[in-house]
Amino acid sequence: MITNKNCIIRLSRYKNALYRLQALGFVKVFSDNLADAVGGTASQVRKDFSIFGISGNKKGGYQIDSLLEKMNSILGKDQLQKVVVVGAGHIGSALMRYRGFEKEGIKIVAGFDIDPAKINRSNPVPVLPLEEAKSFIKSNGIRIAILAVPDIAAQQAADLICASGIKGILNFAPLGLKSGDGCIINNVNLEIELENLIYFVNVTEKTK
Amino acid sequence: MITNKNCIIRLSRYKNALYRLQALGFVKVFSDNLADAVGGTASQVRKDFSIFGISGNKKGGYQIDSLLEKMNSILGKDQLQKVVVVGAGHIGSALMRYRGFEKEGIKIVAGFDIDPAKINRSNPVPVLPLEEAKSFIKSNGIRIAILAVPDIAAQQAADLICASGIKGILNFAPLGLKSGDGCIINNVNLEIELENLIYFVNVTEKTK
DNA sequence: ATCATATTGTTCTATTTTTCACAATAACAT
DNA sequence: ATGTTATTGTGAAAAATAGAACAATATGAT
Ligand SMILES: NC(=O)c1ccc[n+]([C@@H]2O[C@H](COP(=O)([O-])OP(=O)(O)OC[C@H]3O[C@@H](n4cnc5c(N)ncnc54)[C@H](O)[C@@H]3O)[C@@H](O)[C@H]2O)c1
Ligand SMILES: NC(=O)c1ccc[n+]([C@@H]2O[C@H](COP(=O)([O-])OP(=O)(O)OC[C@H]3O[C@@H](n4cnc5c(N)ncnc54)[C@H](O)[C@@H]3O)[C@@H](O)[C@H]2O)c1
Repeated sequence: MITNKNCIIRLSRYKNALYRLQALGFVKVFSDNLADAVGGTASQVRKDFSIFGISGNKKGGYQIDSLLEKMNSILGKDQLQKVVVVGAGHIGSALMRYRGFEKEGIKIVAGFDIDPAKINRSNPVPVLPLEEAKSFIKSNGIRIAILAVPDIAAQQAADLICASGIKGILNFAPLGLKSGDGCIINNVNLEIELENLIYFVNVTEKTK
Repeated sequence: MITNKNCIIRLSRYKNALYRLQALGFVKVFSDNLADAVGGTASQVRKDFSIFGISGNKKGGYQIDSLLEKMNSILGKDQLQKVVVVGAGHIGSALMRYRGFEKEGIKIVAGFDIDPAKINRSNPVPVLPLEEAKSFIKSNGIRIAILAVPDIAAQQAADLICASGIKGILNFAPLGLKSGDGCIINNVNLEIELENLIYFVNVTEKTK
């Protein structure tokens, strides 16, 4: 099993680059083309492919469509991924309105909120009361949730959805959540992203 | 110079954990407390501290306030960081309304957009026409920008703000931007974050 | 048919990052 | 004062990741 997160991220990048190349009319690609496209080395491209059991043709490179097929299968994109959003506030509703996930085979199917004013069953992505989350998640077999509730409510909300069958949470609250029974939590911490950027801007400024 | 991004991210996490511990009334902390708080190892905490030249007291642990002082200085938090948002759409305006950055010493001072309908000079965070971006950035000495324009406009907008003096960009458009003259670009790619989460949920599901 | 060439796939090497281990030592107890 | 203990700080070991090198080989040229 591959546990290297960066490796999976690179796989997503390769896939996106391949779609762009395909759209430009390319049919095959070489490891160094792909390396250029994602800003890596040809060695690493081939190494990654080897890890995933993806093979090409000596001297002939890789067929883009077959590459994409394999990558999509590895990334679980051969079936539509249904996702729910918990917390239909600023971030939550920006995500629910965003159309860009669909072209990636990711569909936000519902939002949940405790605030009655946020409920709207006739939205393109309906926003439902939090009490309905458990049954909705269970009956639709949802495994992935985006958590966008205020910090103070995040742990409780995480516990609820884990108990409802959610297996992976993308958490926007800037704190570390504890996860029970095998639910994976990935954090998007924008404060930390900005701090990080500021740090590197400062140090490159100083050393110059 | 420390170039290890994860190390800086951990530093942010330590800092956040320390604020929480401080709020709970703690005055000093040991490496293993901090490790627990951020989900790491005591060894790594001490190693990180050693890398940054942070020292504590044998048997006495670390004074929280002095730790915070040093970390804030390393992370450039001893002065208010002014940030602009380019693209006042869904994501951009969610960020501009978010109050959470301020307690981190990060202040979004303006947004910029090409759509006249988005312009609003009397907002708490004013949204100004893109044409004013260059002079605003220059005259206010802004170094950090958040880029939240549609994918197709992202490279052009990045070029513009780099040329205006921006040194670091937090980019939300799901594509790799080229950066000229020493401008650092960090990407927040939510599609990839979700794909990654889905991958790990799938593999843990399978191996179970 | 043979040769030269380009490109993969993998092994070997280097680098980076994390973890381990323990000497040094400050605080506390007796 | 002396001894005991807890905890740091760091150098060495291990693990993980990335990169370089090159043998294997398919392709196309002659
Ligand atoms: N908005 C941003 O730009 C931004 C940036 C970084 C981090 N965040 C983080 O993202 C999270 C959401 O931020 P936001 O700005 O969207 O907040 P928000 O206040 O706009 O929205 C939160 C929503 O969650 C709902 N809610 C509260 N408790 C709930 C619960 N237990 N279950 C379901 N819904 C619940 C609220 O009714 C509200 O609609 C916060 O943790 C915040 O720190 C936001
Ligand atoms: N909304 C989301 O949840 C989400 C999720 C993932 C990624 N993204 C990415 O974030 C970016 C913004 O998404 P969004 O949903 O906020 O889009 P949006 O269409 O709501 O907003 C984009 C804004 O940028 C403005 N704009 C266009 N060209 C500009 C230019 N050259 N300079 C300044 N402003 C300009 C538009 O007028 C608009 O107000 C996109 O790249 C998108 O792919 C968004």
